[in-house]
Amino acid sequence: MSSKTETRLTPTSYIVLSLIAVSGEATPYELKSAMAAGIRDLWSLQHAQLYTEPARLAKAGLLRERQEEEGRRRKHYRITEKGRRALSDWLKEPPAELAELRDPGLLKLFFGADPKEIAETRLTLHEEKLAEYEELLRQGEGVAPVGPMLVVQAGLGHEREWVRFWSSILES
Amino acid sequence: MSSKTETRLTPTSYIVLSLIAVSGEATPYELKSAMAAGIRDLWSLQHAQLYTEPARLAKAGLLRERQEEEGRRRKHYRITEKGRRALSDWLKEPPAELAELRDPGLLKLFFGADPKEIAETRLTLHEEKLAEYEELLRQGEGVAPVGPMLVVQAGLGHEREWVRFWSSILES
DNA sequence: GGGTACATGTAATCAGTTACATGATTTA
DNA sequence: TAAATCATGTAACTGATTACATGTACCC
Repeated sequence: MSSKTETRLTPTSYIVLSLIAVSGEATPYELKSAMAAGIRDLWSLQHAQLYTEPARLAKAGLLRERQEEEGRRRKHYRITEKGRRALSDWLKEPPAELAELRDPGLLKLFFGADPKEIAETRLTLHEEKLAEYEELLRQGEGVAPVGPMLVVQAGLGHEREWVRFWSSILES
Repeated sequence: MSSKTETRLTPTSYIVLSLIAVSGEATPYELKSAMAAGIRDLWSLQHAQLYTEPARLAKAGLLRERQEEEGRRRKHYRITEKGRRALSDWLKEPPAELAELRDPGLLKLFFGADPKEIAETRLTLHEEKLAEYEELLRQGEGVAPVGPMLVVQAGLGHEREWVRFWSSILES
C-alpha cells in the first residue's frame, strides 16, 4: 500500500518517536529537555541526534515536520498515524536480546587491572548514582507514570548490586 | 618524540590490544575464538572489527603486522612496545563513567509496554543467562585468571538481580 | 554594554554494522 | 563427491560522535 519503509528503526528512533508521541508536538530542543533524569541513565542520546533522527523519521513518514515561518524558523514535529502504528508494534513485541554489561570498569578488571584500585572509584560512582535513584524514587512516588517508575526501581536494584560487588572486592 | 598518535583508542581498541598481548601473536580469526564466553557477555565485537581494528592499530604503531608469504597470506599481529605502554596506561586509570543500562526490555517498559508481558520473556532469557554464568563459574574455578572470574561473578550478581526484578513484576 | 549561559542548528568524520564473497575442511 | 560448516577477508553503508557556528536572552 504505502511505499515501503526502508528506514531501519533503531532504539534511538523509538525513543524519539515516543518522546514526540507523549509531547504531542516538540522541537529538537524540547526533546533535549524531555531526555530527563530517568531515561538518561537508561539510554542517553547525543543532542545532535535529536536533530538528525526526527528529520530521518519525517522522511520516512513517521513524523510530520512543520517549520516556523519567521524568527528562528524552528522545526516542530508531531507523530503521524504511521508513526503511531510503528511505535505500538514495537511496544508490543518483547525484545529477544539481552543487554551486554559494557561496563568500562569491569572491562579493565577482565584484562588484569588491579581490582581494588578499580573498585575504589567505582564504588564512589555507584553510591552517587544509587542516591540519585533514591531521590528519583521519592520524587516520582505517586506522580510519575508506571513505566518510568519501574525503570527507576530496576536501576536502583542494579546500583545496589554494583555497590555490593565492588564492596566485596574491597573487603576481600 | 614519536609522531603523535592521532588515532583515538576506543574500548574496542583495548580489547583487541589485550587479546593480542595475551596471545603473543594472533590472526583476526584467532581473535574471534579468543572472544570466548566470558567476554562476549561483557563486550562483544563484530567479526569484521577483528579485521579492521588490528589494521588501524598497526597503522598507529601499536601492533606489528606480518603477512604470510604464501598460501592464505593471513595477517598475524603482535603488540609493540608502544602498544604495551598504551595498554598498561589504560589499565591503570580507573574509568570515570558508568555504563548505561541500555536494556531493550526496560526501554519498552519505560515507554509504556505492558510490564507482565515483557517480564515473562525477559525472565526466561535471564534465567538462561544465569545458568550460563553458573556453568562458567564452575568451569573456571581454580583455573581461570582472577579478572575474568570476577567478571563472571559480577555477571552472576546482575543476572540474579534481573531475575529478582522481573519476577517481582510478575508477582505484583 | 559586555560577558555568560542557554538555545539551535549543520557539517565532517569515523566507528561499527551489514552485506557480499570465496577458499578450505570435514562429514554424510 | 556433494553439502555443510568453518575460515578469511573486503566493501559499502549509515548511525553516532565530534566539532564548528551563530543567535538570543539574561544579569552584573
